[in-house]
Amino acid sequence: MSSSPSARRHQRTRRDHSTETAEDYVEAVADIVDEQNTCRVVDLARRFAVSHVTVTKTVSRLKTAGYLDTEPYAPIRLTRKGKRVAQESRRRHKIVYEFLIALGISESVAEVDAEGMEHHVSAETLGRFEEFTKTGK
Amino acid sequence: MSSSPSARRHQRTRRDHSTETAEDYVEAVADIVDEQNTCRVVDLARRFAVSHVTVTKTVSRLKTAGYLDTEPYAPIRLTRKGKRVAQESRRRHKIVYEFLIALGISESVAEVDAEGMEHHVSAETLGRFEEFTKTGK
DNA sequence: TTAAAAATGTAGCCTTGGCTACAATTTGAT
DNA sequence: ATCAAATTGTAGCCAAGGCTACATTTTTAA
Repeated sequence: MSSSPSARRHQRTRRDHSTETAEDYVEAVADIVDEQNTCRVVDLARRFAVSHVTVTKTVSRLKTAGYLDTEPYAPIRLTRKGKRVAQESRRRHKIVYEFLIALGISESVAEVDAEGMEHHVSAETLGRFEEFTKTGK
Repeated sequence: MSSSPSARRHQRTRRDHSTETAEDYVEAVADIVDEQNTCRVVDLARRFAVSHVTVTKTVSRLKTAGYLDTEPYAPIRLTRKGKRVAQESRRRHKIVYEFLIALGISESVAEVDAEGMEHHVSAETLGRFEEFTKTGK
């Protein structure tokens, strides 16, 4: 089943979307643990501005998928896999953010745009972003 | 109900997602009409590599939302609103694509990345991308 | 220590965006 | 003109990611 280039592009975009939530969550858990030592459902609900129910459901899915560990009424911890993904995710986020800053984008806008862009930037582009940030060209 | 900066970021990301489909569809319809004069359900199904059923459902939603016009077994047309959004969407796509090319990214990768990024780039960043493409710095 | 507040869990609902299977319509070729 | 192929529609299923309402458990303060 060969598909057209445009079809393949869209397949990639859909694949990206399916991993976005996992990446956003493990990144947030890592951040929150750094900030305040433990991460709870409420913390994620605040961070993402969604209800605690949405967080609970997502967390349980990500637990099944092997990114997180939880027991009832206990804090959320990252598994090895979760830590690995969080690290990689933060790395990408940082590269995109710093690239935008190097380009001259304001900090607040760079934060928002990096959030949206980080899941859609290929390795090639990411490498180029890094180089630009370092060398200014 | 004030929310934290990070919550606001994520709210924006969710808002982006909800308009992505509309933008992708109207852009595709515009492209296909340009290429072959009429756009049908099958054409979109091929383009997005999804079943015709998925397309039919989405088209009907976008009709309700005022982007498209359709009658049973007839081609899909853009409304005024649809044309406006398509034009704006293509403009953003082009700016992002050409920026990536100007950065030195390969054409095939630039195509994929532009597809993913175009919905997540603010006006400020878009303007900066344009400038960079034009002036090379 | 015990009652209120905070956090978490559960049930059940909605929309979006996927799908298969099957029915109906339109188009094209003989 | 008719039959096959292509296209479109419809029914019904699924998962993800939202929600409210209510139940349960933990934490905190009086």
